[in-house]
Amino acid sequence: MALARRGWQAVQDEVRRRIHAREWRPGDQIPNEADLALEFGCARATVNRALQALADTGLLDRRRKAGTFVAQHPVRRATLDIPIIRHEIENQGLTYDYQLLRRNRKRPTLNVRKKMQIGPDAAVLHVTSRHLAEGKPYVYEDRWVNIHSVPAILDVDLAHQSANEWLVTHAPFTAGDIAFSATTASRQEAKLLGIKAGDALFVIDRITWDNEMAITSVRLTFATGYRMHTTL
Amino acid sequence: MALARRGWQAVQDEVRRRIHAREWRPGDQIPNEADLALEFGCARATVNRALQALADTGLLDRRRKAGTFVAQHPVRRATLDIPIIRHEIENQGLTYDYQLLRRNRKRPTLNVRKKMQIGPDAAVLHVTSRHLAEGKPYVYEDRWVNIHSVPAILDVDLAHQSANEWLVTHAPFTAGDIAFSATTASRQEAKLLGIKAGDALFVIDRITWDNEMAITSVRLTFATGYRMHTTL
DNA sequence: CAGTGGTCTAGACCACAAG
DNA sequence: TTGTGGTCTAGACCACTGG
Repeated sequence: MALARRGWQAVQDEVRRRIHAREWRPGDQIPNEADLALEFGCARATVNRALQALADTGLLDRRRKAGTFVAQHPVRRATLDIPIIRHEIENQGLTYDYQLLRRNRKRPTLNVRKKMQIGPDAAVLHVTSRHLAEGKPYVYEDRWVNIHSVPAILDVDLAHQSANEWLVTHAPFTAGDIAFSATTASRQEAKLLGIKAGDALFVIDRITWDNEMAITSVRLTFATGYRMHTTL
Repeated sequence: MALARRGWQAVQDEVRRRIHAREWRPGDQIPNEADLALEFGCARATVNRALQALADTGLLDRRRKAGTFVAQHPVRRATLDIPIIRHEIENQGLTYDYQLLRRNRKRPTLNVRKKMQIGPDAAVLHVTSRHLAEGKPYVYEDRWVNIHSVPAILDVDLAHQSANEWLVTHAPFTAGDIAFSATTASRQEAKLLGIKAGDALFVIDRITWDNEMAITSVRLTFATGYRMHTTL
């Protein structure tokens, strides 16, 4: 049997093959690392690397003392790259434009306070903008920035640099929540995105955190037809 | 300095801290593994493990010979678990029901042939069904199965077991494409999902492959209000 | 060419949890 | 208690690629 790859990836391929061929079925316990290392003629660390990679993708389930099992319901775990919108547009070979619509220091709404877990008197910046591809509205952005966590945002010229791009390089986050949903365009949204009211919109809500402090909460509303794609 | 965690995770934490504190800025090259190992008083393999984990999340950019750099635009890379619908519903404490609507061997449409890369005479099974939560329509499923890649599907009682659950345990895939989008409900979809025509729908299109052969292509249409959530 | 990350090894000890 | 995975080590060689 000629192995396509070398090292731990060869072990990974062989384990995958056995699962795929149903030699090891969902729920089955597979041999322990030491035995596999012996069988494959490599160090246990090499087997460990391979099995850990497979566990990361959800194909295996590993528990100390209990052993390693083929996952009962191989969870489809996808890694999703959330691109910078400018890059996403430019990578399609389209021209990118950015328009700042509004920039206001204001009191957070109740909803925003709840999501960002801040008080009614917290200093926040509300920024709305549009990103355009080939001159056509691509996404509408509605963002709240916690000034307390990134005071320098006040000195940024948001007319010429999107808040996202500045934040990404100046306010690294430690955690984030992201949600995807669908909605229909209100009259206002339709106008902003150059579509008809009632058209379907793809929405991304994202909040990023610096430890326990919210940095920013943003809603991205994509024009009709947007598809987010990835592989498994 | 007391480290919160031990081993490679402590190294990871410290590197993250330096990036976060802007001691190392986006685009900067950081010391090589050997130097960091010396500084942290651990083996190079330990540093390697930590930096590799950070590179996996997109925070670092590593190139042989060139070195390790803080990513210019820390790509937000999210891992997304695509659950079995039954589990997703039951995990919310709701009762789950499944209804097979139609099950036909038929010729694939042009669109399906293109997506699955099969010929006009390929044997395919077309299955439509509904998943219900607490008796209410939750998602409408429109699926095509390539009989050539999983002939045993013909013997499965799809009235009592969803095609997805059977496939997941009997037809492991080697690759998959998945896309998310938004649309508005047609009259038919509205009827099937118990909502009004024109309401917003969240759509997942998924194709899974066994090497170069398509196993199944499915469109999941979620009732209004569905949110897909994850963390960064 | 040579510096860097990528990986392997053999052995060791640790942490966890099942029995 | 004890088997299992989780991790660390020190050293070695390899693979890639920038200079």
